[in-house]
Amino acid sequence: MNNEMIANLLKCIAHPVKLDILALLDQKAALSVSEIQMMLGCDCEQSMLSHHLIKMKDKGILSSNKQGKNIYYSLQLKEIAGILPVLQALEINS
Amino acid sequence: MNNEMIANLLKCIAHPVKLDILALLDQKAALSVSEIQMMLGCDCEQSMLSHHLIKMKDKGILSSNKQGKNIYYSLQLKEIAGILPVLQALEINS
DNA sequence: TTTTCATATTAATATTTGTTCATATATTTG
DNA sequence: CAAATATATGAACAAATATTAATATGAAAA
Repeated sequence: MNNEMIANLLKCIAHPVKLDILALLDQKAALSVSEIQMMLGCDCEQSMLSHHLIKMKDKGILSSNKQGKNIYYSLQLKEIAGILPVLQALEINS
Repeated sequence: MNNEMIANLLKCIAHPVKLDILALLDQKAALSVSEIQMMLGCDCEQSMLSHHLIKMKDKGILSSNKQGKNIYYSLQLKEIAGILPVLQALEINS
């Protein structure tokens, strides 16, 4: 991955709800949209959530799998979760 | 750092030139604007580069130090460079 | 003390992104 | 089949961001 590709990935996940979703899917293997919505504490509309998920799927970060009424999303690009602990540990002192 | 702060940081660095700058400053302790510009291979205008640097400084990612005509920038939030190798190692297979 | 050099600032504009809302589709249930 | 459920889609708009160009500042050199 060159810096242009990395920049596109980072743009895609640089959103608080999307980061929440990544953290959830890093723990759980697969979750349906409504499960994710409940876990997010309902601070995200259905349609908004769907947009977020689809964008991340388009970039290859997530994958999805339909099962009856539900669609289960998983973390496809698993290694990307590796940046989360690094970022969480940062301290800004300015 | 919570996900909202992380999202802001990521938004700030999610740009190919800014990622280049971070990689340079992760190697070199301090570089002047014109040194950075040369190292970038001149694919970045002076004013554009200045904008990039100042935005990253505003977020606490970089710091600057004036010396005569030059301004030397350094990586202030050093730990953020930790995400670069993780990202570079990613492979998209979609 | 004018000119040059390094960098910042500002304003204008184009582009992208985030969000909302309304509606569509597909699946299951009664 | 009609209703309910789960999710996607698309349009519209506001807001944020990127980019460019022109000009300003401040330090050093001539």
